[in-house]
Parts: sequence; C-alpha cells; structure tokens
Amino acid sequence: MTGASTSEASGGKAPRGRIDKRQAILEAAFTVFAREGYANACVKQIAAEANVAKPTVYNHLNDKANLFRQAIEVVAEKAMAENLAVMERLASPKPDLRAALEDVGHRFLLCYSSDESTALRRLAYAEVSRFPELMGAVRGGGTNRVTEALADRLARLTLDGRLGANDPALAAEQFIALLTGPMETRSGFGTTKVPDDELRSLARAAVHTFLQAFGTADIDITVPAPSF
Amino acid sequence: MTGASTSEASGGKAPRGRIDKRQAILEAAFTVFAREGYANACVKQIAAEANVAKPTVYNHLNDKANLFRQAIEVVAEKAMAENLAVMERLASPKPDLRAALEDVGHRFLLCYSSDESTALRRLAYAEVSRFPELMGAVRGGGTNRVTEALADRLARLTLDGRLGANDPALAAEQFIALLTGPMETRSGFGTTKVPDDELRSLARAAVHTFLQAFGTADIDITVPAPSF
Amino acid sequence: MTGASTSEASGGKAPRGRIDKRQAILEAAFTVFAREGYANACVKQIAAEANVAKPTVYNHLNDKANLFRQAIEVVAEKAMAENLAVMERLASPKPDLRAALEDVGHRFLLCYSSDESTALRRLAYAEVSRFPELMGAVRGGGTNRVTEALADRLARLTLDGRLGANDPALAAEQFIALLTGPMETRSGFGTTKVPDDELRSLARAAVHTFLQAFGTADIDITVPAPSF
Amino acid sequence: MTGASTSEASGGKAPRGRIDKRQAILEAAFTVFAREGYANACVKQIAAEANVAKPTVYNHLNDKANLFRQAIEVVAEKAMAENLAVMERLASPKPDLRAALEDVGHRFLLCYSSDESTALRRLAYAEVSRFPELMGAVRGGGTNRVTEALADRLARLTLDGRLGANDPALAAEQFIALLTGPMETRSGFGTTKVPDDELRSLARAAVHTFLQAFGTADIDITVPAPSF
DNA sequence: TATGAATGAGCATTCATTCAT
DNA sequence: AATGAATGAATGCTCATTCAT
Repeated sequence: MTGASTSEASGGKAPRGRIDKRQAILEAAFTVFAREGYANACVKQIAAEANVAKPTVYNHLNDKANLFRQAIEVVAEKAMAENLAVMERLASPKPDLRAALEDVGHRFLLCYSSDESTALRRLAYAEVSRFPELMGAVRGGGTNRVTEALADRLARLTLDGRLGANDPALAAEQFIALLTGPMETRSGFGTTKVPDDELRSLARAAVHTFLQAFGTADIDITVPAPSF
Repeated sequence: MTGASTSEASGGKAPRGRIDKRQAILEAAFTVFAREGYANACVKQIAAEANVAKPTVYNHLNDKANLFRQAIEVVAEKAMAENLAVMERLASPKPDLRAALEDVGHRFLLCYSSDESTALRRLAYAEVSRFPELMGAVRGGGTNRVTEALADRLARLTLDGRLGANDPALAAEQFIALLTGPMETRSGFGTTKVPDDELRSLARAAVHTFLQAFGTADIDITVPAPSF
Repeated sequence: MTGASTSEASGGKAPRGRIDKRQAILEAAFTVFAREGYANACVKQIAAEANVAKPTVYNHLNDKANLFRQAIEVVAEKAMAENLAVMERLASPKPDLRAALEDVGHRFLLCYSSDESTALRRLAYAEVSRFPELMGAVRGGGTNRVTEALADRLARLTLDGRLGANDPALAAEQFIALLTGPMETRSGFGTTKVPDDELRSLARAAVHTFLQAFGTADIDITVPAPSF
Repeated sequence: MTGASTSEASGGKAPRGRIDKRQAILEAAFTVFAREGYANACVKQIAAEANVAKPTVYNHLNDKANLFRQAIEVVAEKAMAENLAVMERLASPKPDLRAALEDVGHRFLLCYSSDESTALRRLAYAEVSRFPELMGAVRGGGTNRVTEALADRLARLTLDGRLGANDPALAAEQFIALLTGPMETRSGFGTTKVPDDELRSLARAAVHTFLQAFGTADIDITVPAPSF
C-alpha cells in the first residue's frame, strides 16, 4: 500500500519528499479529526490515511496534540485567506451597493458552508477548552480578522457616503451575524448541505435588514423588500 | 420508566444513598461531559462525581451513549423552558417596546451565556454527527422552538401595529442572530464569561438594529442610536 | 414460555410454590448452561429464564457453582434412569437375541442423542477439571452404571448359553463403544441431529460386530452380514 | 498471513524477545485455554504465560476468538500428523498382523491420551457450538482423516487376504471406537493418566474383538483370547 | 420469601507512545 | 528518515454476589 509514495515529483534532491510527507500527514490528520473528533481520532488511522507508518507521524509532529494544532492551523489559514479575499471585493466601489453586498454575503456563505470550514468550526468549538490557541487560529488573530476586514470596507463606504455605518465594527459584526445565524439554523449545525439558491436567499435577507439599519436613504428607495 | 424514583418521602435518614441516584447520575454525567467532551469523558469519572459505583451507572442508563443522550436531554429541556419563558415576556403588551425588547434580549443572553447552555451548545455542536437526535433535543423539536415562540410574539406586535415584521419568522431569526452572533464573538466560543453590562450593551445594539429594520416610524424617532 | 409457573396444581398450602420455584430455577439453569457453557452463562439469564429475580436464585441455591452442580445432577439422574430402563429390556429373555440387542442399541442411541443427554455430556466433558463430582453424577456412580447394568444382562445371557461373553464387563464396554463411537462421529460432537434410520443402522452395525465377537455359533449362521 | 514469522535466521543474539513471539503466544494460549476453558481463560494470563505484554497478543492475533482458533489449529495439526503417522505403520505388511494391530492400537492410544490431545478434544467438544470450524480442524477435514487413513490400510489388508473387512470404513470406525470408548472410561474424561500397561491391555482387548469380527480364520486360531 | 438496587472485581480491547532496526 | 514491534495505561462494560426492604 505504501508503495512509491515519496516524492514522485521531486526535482531530484530529497528534501521535497520530506515536505510532501508532512503535508500528507497534516491533510490526513485534518480529514480524520474532522470525521472523528479529536479524542476519538486515532493516530493509527491518520497514519493509514497518509500512507505512512505510525512512528513517521511522531517523527514529523511530536504528539497527537501538536498534530491536531498544526492540522487545524493549516486549514484555518486557508479558510481565513478565502474569507478575506471575499471581503476585499468590497474595496473597489461598485455602483450597485446592495448587489455588491449580496454578492459578498453569498460568497461568504459559500466559504462558511464548505466542508472544511464547517469541520474547522466544529473542531474549534468542541476543543477550545483543551486547545485555547485554536481560537486565535480560527479567528485569525485578535478578535476576528474577517470582521475587521469587513469593518474597514464598511468604514470606507460610510466615508464615501454610501452607507451609514458610524460604528463600522458593530455593523460588520452584525452583518456577519445576520448571515451566519440563519445559516447555522438552515444547515443544522453543518449536518445538511444548504443548496446554493438558499444561500443566495439568506444573503439577500441579511443584506436587506442590514441596509434597513445601516443604509442611506437613496438606497432603500430603489429596492423593495424581497419576499423570502 | 423510572419516573419518580425511590424515596420521594425519605424522612431524612438517607438510607445509604438511593435518594435519587438516577438524577444524581445524570447531573454528574452532564458535568463531566461538559468538562471533558463525549469521547474523553469516562464513566468512571461520572460514577465518582455521582458518588455511585460504576455498575450503578450501567444499571440506570445502559450505555455511555445513552447516558449522554439522557443527560443532554434533561439539560436541554430545562434550557428550552427558560428560553421560552423569556420569550413569553413579550406577550403582555408593554408601553415601551424598545425597552421590552432590550429586556428580552438581555434575559435571553443571560440564559444563552449560562454555563449549562454554553456546554449544551458545545456538546451538541461537537457530536451532532454521532448523535443526530441531539439537534432536536437542543432546538426543542422541529426547527427551533425559541425562534418560533419569538416569531409568534413579533407577529402579534405587528398585527397590533407596533412593529413592521411582515415575515415574523425571518424577523425572529434575525433578532436571535443579532443577539447571539456578537455574543459568540465576545465570549470566545464560551470560554470567557461576558459581564452583565456587556450583555446589556449587546442586547441594546441588537435591538437598535432590529428596530431600524422592523420598527415603525414612531419608535425610531424617540431613541437616538446608542454609542457602544 | 414458562408463563404461570407458581403452583397451578398446588393443593393450597404454600410449600408447593417453593418446590416449583426451585424446580423452575434448576430447569432454567440447565437450559442456559447447556446453551452457553458454564463460564459464559450468567445468573441473570437463568433468573430471567426462570421468571424469578436474581437474588431468589441465590436464596434457593447458594452459588453459581452449586446451581450448576444441582442442575446437572437432576438431569443426569433422569438420563441415567432412562438408560438403565433401556438395558433392563434385556432381562426378559427374547427368542431373537440379535433383534433384542439391536432394539436395545437403537433405544440407547435414542437416549444418547437426546438434546439433554448431549448437553449433559458436553458440559461434563468441558468442566470435569473444575467439577470433578460431575463425572460421578453423569456416570451414575463408581465406574459406569449403565455399562454395569448391561454387563449383568450379558452375563446372564452367557450363563444361559445364548452368548459367549466370558468377560461381561469388557463385552458391555465394547458394546457401548461400538454404539457411541460411530454415533459421535455421525453427530459431529452433537451438533447435528442424526435421523432415526441412521441410528438404527448404527445399532445394527454395532450388534453385528458384537455378535461376531461374542455370539455363539447358532446365532451367526442365521443372519447374514447386513450391508450398511 | 504472518506465515513464517520474524526471525527464522536469527543469528542467536535474541534481540530482546522477538525470537518468535507469535509462536510463544500461541503455545501459551493453548496452555491457558486447556487449563481454563475458553470463556474462563483471560488474555492477560496468556500474555503473562508468553512473557509478552497484552497488546502484543492483540497485535499478532486479533481477537480472543481468533487467538483460540489459531492456537487450536496449530495443536490439532500436530496431533493429526502424529495420528496419521501411527496409522501409516500398517502400510508395510507385517508377518504377525495381530501384533501389528496391537502395536498400532497402543501407539494410537498413546497419542490419544497425551495431554495435548486430551485438552484438544475437551476444548473442541466444549466449544463446537461457538466455533464450528473447530470440528474440521480436530478431525482434519471431511469426516475423519485418521479413520480414513486406517480404512485405507484395512482395505489393503483385506485385498491381501489377511483381513475380512469388506466395509473398511466401518471396520476402521469400529476399531477406533473399540480403542477410544474404553479408553475414555478409564481416563475419566481425561482426568486420570492411564498407565502404559493399561493402554496396552486396552489395545489388546480392542484388537481381539476386532479380529473376532474382521479377522480371517488362520489368525484366530493362533492366539487364544487374552485374559484382562 | 422474594426483590430492586448497589457494588467490587475483572476482562476484552484500544491507544498514544517508544525502541531497535 | 522510516518502520515493525512492543508496551503501560486506560476504558467501556459485565458479572457474581450482597444489602435493605
């Protein structure tokens, strides 16, 4: 089974294999942890999933605990980057702000509902008490980098007179809440896949309420309340 | 089945335990599961916490799995009852709607941030895949009984012309989202205790945004936006 | 199945119930021990099978070990009686000795292959080292009461000049061996039920060989060797 | 799967165990199972007897059940080989057939009464219902390889005119029965060691009866009936 | 007498982790 | 650097047995 696993694409020097293996282990670890939870996952399974012998896992990462931390971190960073990229879409001013917000909301929900993201949240939520560092990893530092990034955008939009978010941090937080709260309900704690058009509805509803509260007059007039 | 257990009329001599072992076991179980998580908790600990021998646990509840389910269910019912009681406070019409909503929001957050409620959510979130029934227990049936109860109240208030929630279910969901979303952020997935005045602020902010979106004109004028 | 077990035919006074219960327990015990083996059987099952609470079992019989001994003993006595009755059929001189022996052989195999007898042997065989008394119970005393009874009959037949068994004990033992040895093979250690006509064949074959060795001349001539 | 285990070419330095753990475990297992029975034996004891940690047992053999099966199989094969070797002694024609048969009978009883063989039968008998495969292992396939091998020899002897066993399978089965039946009685289900001269007597008696039934005339005359 | 409830002891099995290679 | 083998420590669960009623 293990066959030729080491570095088929290695330029020639060894070190590439090293990295590949570590990568494979971390990926396998996340897969297994996501499926089984931290306590229930066993290193044997992870090693098997990574096509590696158990001690190899211990050579690369020292403990089960560390293995967990690293695996989470890798995925968390990826997820964070995706989320930030979504928020960045509000940087270039769009003519139709509502449409832009709905698009961002929709894309955010797409990220949020991805398998990896869901697993990440589940694992983090379940294990914060044992791995407090996790929170930082998932949130991406201080409070919440995604919210902060969004707040930045909302601040700019407010300065530009296109939004009335005088407390951008609050507005951002509530925007996210309006998106994720109902989302969580729909997905049943991440058990059920929510279809894309429902995601879109959720985004529209969130944006509608958001703009009622933080929009400027000229926007509210243009679009009537959607019927969900 | 066991219903009202052995000695409801135990004069006081405490016949060497037996007062209500089952109750004690379930409480201990919740405590330990909450502290350790399902997989990491061990029946031995639970038995010790309940001052009971291990087999006694197995006599009353058959499995670790069943023990978990029952323990969760008991606490979930209690939490649900508390939440519903809070929502019911919107039944008797109050003159100052904003104040009433803020009060409800605040009380809801109090429940929401209680140790038990937090633990309940954490456990449910972590173990849905292994115990799908949990979701029903925590939500209290169908979709979400708390949201539904709130939606009922909002519908009445709308009919009374005091609110503009034409889609009460959506409004309720968003109200809850505006409360819990930021709350979750503040509490760090339930790691940190949020002080009461911050809870009040959160409620105020949520209500403010909510009323911006669903309030009727006469309300919005009276109160200026709070500064958090 | 056991349904109303307590003294439906009890004249009226209590003691009958006592005995009935003990009987029921012993029967249940044999059933369960037979099915599960000594170590694997558990008192709970036995109590359940006897429609009795576990401590009741301990009230009537003191240990699991004693329960086993008693249960075995009862069945062993019954089986022994049946076997002896079969051997006794050789007491009244029959004109056709071969037929008489075949009949006895057949009847003996019927007893031997009964569920109870099979279970008895299995249990005894399995547990002799832990319960040496068992051997006595199953054999019915000293060496083997059945063999002895048969030996008595063979001795008489020899004295009557109808048989040439000068060592009746040996002849008896070999007669039994010729019956049970092949029987054991056929039944696969008691796993398979051997059909009645095969039992008859086995008896015929055993008797044939037996008479070749221990018969007197006048018999051998009359009947040709059967073809099995 | 493991087939020939680790160190068939172990130079001799014995690298801290490992010589052949699997072998040691299986031997220990048989010892303990034989002494305690399947259900009563515990893996801990087996591990201790094999000078190995408990998990090592589980590494090599997966279950208690599998451990049992394998342990039995190994011993059964050995015992079978011994028995077959004994029967093969009838291949080369001997001048004194009676002596040859007595020798084979005696040797067979020696095998049959060995500790291992006795334990094997006891275990198989006790556990057939839970481990039906056992029967095959003990009998060595189809019906009974030993009987078949003997039947082959008897057939040849009959063809050579030295025996009158027209149904060799039956003759073989009865020969074995005449040996083992009385043997079983003497040894008290294998509890008592039967001294060698008694074994010889048993063989002589069995052969005597056997030859009475299946011998040709020229043999019977030469030897008078032994007095046991 | 019969029983519901409780328990101490024990067992199969699993797992994270470490050697020796 | 990677691995097969081995182990100490737990863990879920069962059972024979005993109280208190």
